Amino acid sequence: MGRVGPVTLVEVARAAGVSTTTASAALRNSGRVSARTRELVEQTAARMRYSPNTAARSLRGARTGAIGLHLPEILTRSEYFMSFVLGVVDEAGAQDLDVVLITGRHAGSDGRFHRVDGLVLGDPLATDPVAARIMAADIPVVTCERYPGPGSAAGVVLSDHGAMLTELLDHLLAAGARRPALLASSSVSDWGATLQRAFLEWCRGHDCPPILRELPYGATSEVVRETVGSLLVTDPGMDALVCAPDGSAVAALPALREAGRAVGTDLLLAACVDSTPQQHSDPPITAIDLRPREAGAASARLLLDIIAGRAPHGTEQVLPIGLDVRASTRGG
Amino acid sequence: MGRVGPVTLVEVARAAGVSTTTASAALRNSGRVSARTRELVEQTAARMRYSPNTAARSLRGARTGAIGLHLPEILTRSEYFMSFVLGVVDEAGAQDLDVVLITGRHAGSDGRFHRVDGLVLGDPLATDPVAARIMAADIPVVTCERYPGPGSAAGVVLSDHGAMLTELLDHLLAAGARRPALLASSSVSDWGATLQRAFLEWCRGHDCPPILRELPYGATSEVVRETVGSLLVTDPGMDALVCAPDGSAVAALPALREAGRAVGTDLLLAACVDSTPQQHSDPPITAIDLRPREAGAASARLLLDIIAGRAPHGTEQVLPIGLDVRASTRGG
DNA sequence: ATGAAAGCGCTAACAC
DNA sequence: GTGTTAGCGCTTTCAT
Repeated sequence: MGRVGPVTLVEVARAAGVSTTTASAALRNSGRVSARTRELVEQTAARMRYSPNTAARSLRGARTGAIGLHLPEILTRSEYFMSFVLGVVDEAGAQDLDVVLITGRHAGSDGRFHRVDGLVLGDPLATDPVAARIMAADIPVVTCERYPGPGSAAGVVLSDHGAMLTELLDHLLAAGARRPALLASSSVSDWGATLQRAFLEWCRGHDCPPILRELPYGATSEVVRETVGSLLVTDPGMDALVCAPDGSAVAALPALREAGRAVGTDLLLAACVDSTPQQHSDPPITAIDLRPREAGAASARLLLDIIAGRAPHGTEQVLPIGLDVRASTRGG
Repeated sequence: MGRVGPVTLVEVARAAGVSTTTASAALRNSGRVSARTRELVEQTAARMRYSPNTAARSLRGARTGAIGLHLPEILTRSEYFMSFVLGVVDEAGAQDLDVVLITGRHAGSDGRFHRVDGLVLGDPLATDPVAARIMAADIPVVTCERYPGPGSAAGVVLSDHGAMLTELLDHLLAAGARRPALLASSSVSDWGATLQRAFLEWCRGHDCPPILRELPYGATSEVVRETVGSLLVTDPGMDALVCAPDGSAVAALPALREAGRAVGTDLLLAACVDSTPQQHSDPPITAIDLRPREAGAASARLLLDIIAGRAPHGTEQVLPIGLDVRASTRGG
């Protein structure tokens, strides 16, 4: 006797004394029903605690009501990506869409993604097989930063990291640094590669020999410290250090101290990704603010615009980023 | 002429010269079809790049193929939660399920969650309205740590934080600390409340006046520093500081230094949540390792077991946690 | 402005 | 061992 399972549209319609068609239209504001009817149906639905079955809805339409989100797993320790995720969820939620996390398993062996209407790729790596499958799939994709592999996304959200690094290097120069070094991030991401290019370019334009060390993704703090240590030995003239990998600036700090360098005066230190710990390290570290939450929201918004046909394929959107100058680059 | 949309089961069946039922069974290993037929269908499906429509599947069955995951937004900056998420995704992916991130918007105003078969709640706060709606919903829920509000979850994954804090305090005592203080986390989470209780209990047992300051969730580093500063003024005899909120130990460090305390000798410092920056701060900070990735995986596994009927409702699972002793509690 | 009916792709009864 | 048929709950023509 007792009902089993959730209330269906048919039941609501019956209770309201209208057809399912009318009930459906009323609940979706289809402008088809009279105000009176709509109100009646809405109240009936509310009273019966009706909520639409999304599976049925997406079976009928061609929409799943969800977008996928893939992040390079190796990077997921970072605060940057957590904020990015929140941005995506914010924006998707505002349009009543779910966000499904995509890992290696989800890319069906056939390379199809039935469960989502589109995909967001956060900072895709050239070496990530999941990213490659996603890019090859026949589904709208928005990447945050360009995908460095073959193929192109339906949309791209990016920032001018080259210009920002140049600005940072100019700032260091103004603070007295003549021999900046770059602790670079791997060039398998577009971001990492762009920073390396911009650095080399700047050095060429300022007649200083480029001091650059590339760290692989996921390098531990130990590796960072060792690398910084060796940098101090091979290039003792270095008077500024720009750290690209998230967390590497904080990790570099003790190594610089041990070598007897006074950070902020004797040696300037800056980071290419901001994070809470480096705002409160001693001294606080100057950093580029990538605005990850905004980037996540913008990526989701662009994807949804493309899916809905409000934005054309191939759209590229540039997001402003900022530079937070702190004590670590005050200068002597 | 050209096909539109993805290949359907009907098409595969037709191409293979069998009925849709047989095709369906063959692709799901239902043990109904002959090995020969199954192979035929599988190859046909693969050739046609068929992949099942999950919307249709969940409409027919009563499964959505996804679980929801809700985290207290205020905490999402922390590395702990990022790891927790990865644990959940790992485990769900292993069982071919999607993970949908649940925010305020998703809890349909009616309190139903059609899009998921169950929900994981990471460290639910008594004050979180979304958590409350989830707990009230008619759907299996597993919480990581107990839900401090009314109602009870179908399953709980937890650790013995009280015992671990006691162990930590004993360690501090052995290292010479006689007057430990607790920078407590808000008691709106079960974890935060448990730590406060255990601390007070320990103090009572060791005849020392409890020095305790509670920080609200999401307290900024500035607030942490101010609180530590005031603690040093009001309780100058304090010789050890245990910091509960994620990130607060690192933030406390400069405040302690400014006050002229030598961390690791003069004053011992420890954290209740581990994170990368504090492993490499100067000095490295002793911390409780909550094993968040394991906790996430265990939560998802328990949820799936409950949904599948492999585990009874009301199951509680205790997860071991660890203590990583570092230089900050070496002692004088 | 409203209703009847078809059908999205799949799986579970029920035949044979 | 395999095929036929009836829906899952919804949206969408097409009538009225």
